[in-house]
Amino acid sequence: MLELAILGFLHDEPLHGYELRKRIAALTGHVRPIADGTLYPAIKRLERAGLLGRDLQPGTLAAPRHVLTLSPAGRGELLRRLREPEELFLTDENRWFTLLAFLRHLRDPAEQATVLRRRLTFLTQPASFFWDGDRPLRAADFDDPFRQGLFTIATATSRAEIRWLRDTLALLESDG
Amino acid sequence: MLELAILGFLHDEPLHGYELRKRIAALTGHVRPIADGTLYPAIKRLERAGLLGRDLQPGTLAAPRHVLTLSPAGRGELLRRLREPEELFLTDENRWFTLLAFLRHLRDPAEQATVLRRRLTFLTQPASFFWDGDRPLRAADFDDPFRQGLFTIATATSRAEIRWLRDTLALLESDG
DNA sequence: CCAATATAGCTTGCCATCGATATATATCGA
DNA sequence: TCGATATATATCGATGGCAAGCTATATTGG
Repeated sequence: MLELAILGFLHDEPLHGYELRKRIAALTGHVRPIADGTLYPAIKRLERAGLLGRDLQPGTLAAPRHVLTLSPAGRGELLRRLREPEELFLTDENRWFTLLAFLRHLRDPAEQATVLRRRLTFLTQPASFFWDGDRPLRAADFDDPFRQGLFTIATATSRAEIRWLRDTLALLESDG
Repeated sequence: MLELAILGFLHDEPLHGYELRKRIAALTGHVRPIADGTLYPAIKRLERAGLLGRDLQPGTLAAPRHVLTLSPAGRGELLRRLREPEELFLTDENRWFTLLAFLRHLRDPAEQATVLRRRLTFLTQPASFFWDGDRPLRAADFDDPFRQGLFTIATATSRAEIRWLRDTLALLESDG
């Protein structure tokens, strides 16, 4: 998730670590903050893998900046991760939202549509929590108000997203 | 998250690991599967901390079962975690949903309401991603359809949950 | 009778993340 | 001038999660 965000932000423009830190905080930090001790090792990891380049810049404001650039291999890796996301990126909301934030980088509408279709398949497939064997559960089937809420919220959420997915898929198909 | 789920399920009744594994899978496995290599060490951890007891039962179907029981200390710890959840449990959906699934164990409506109010505060507080400095963003402010979607879905989701939170808070307050 | 599957539990090695801590520089207000 | 804050990067130890593999037994279907 973090690596995807790093690659995704750097696809737009080179950034130094501190700026990257702020952008990531603005994107997902509200929900799940990223510690410094997570970000910098992640940058090193991507750098060692040849996905990032680094240029030293004398500090304009404070300590010297390390400007990070996405290498061609990095761009390829980003597109690969967007095109063929692992299952977790389709089921876990945090990861899925991160992916969605950068899906525009995948220029081909057909490829974008393929990813959205996989998410749609996941969302329209029944969640085990909401089934009692073969019988679909309703909010009234839960005796406590909190599980009722869980159900109500999950249903509303998934309905809103399914609607958006269908609309957007129609749009992408009419484009391509 | 996993530890909360273990303690939460065992509050209802003693269970052996395999059954626990299935219940957790039914609750959150759809979105985020739990590996065996994660569950069993977590059980040991809680056991070592004195939160769980263990009784050997000759296998009724296969290998002998280790029936796990919530100790008084374990019950205390569960209630503490429900009553005073860490920030991450209020912001991260996965964790929040897990917490919600067991919030009924906190018997006092006033305490339950306090937790819901903290979530409401988080949800009604503006997310940095959706603000440009002081200006709130609208879906039309995003140029690509995927970030538009992100915004649309997040808004719909949060609206549905806020409505439920307000309704349920009213209910809890009228009860207590 | 044999293979597959379900039940049942556990370990090991690897890797990612977190919290704490360290180091420096520039700016701004008291 | 001193402390606070913002900018900027990095390391380290502990923890926790994951994939893979291991060991059993009982049932079911071919």
